[in-house]
Amino acid sequence: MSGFAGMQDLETLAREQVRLAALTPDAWRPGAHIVVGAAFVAFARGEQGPGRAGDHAVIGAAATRDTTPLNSVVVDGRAGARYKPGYLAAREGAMLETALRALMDEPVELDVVLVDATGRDHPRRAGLALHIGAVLDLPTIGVTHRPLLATGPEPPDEIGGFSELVLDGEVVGRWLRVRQGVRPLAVHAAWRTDAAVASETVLGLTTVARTPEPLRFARMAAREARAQKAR
DNA sequence: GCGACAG
DNA sequence: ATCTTGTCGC
Repeated sequence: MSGFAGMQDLETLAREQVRLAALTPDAWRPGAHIVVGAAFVAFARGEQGPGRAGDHAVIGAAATRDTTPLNSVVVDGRAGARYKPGYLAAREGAMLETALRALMDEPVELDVVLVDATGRDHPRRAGLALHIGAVLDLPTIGVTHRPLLATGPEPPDEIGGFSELVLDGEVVGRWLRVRQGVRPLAVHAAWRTDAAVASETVLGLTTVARTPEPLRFARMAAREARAQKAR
């Protein structure tokens, strides 16, 4: 049974988010080398806006040892709901869980998982990145183009330059510059991670692109499979 | 009441 | 999320 069973209902999800936000799991500390998992949901091309429940998607999940690719899987999925800010888990939660569990069936033990979503930067302090970590019982880090509710100043324009993303007085993430002259990433504290650990980990996983390698591989796998499917 | 608002 | 051409740079 899915950890996101029933979460397509917004009221049910909101209650679960409040419950998760109050939990205090042990902090995760990355070792010298880490095995990283990541997943990306690619919806069918052509559709724009919030979409609707049942939308078809291809989900790619990839694992890396530090920055080196280990393996990847692809699964098909259906959106649990239309997109609504604060309720991304209703739309993508179950799909991400399915893909990441498929990845975990492989003989690799994940240390941490990256997802395109916020964590504590959320109306109920439990965005999808935090939620998926609780469900999978794995530390998680969120990576997005912009914050959901948190705000912070422009980070210094140098590799590693960062500023704090603050929500209601709480540091929930960081604006992180992974490449000079390129707009920063919003990195989110999520399940068992704080802003500093999340930020430093993401910086260490970024090499040739703005997007950290595990997420880049997951996205590539998803889009490639989507293209195949369209033939 | 109106707009903002992860993907 | 997805839609989009050319263009600057290595």
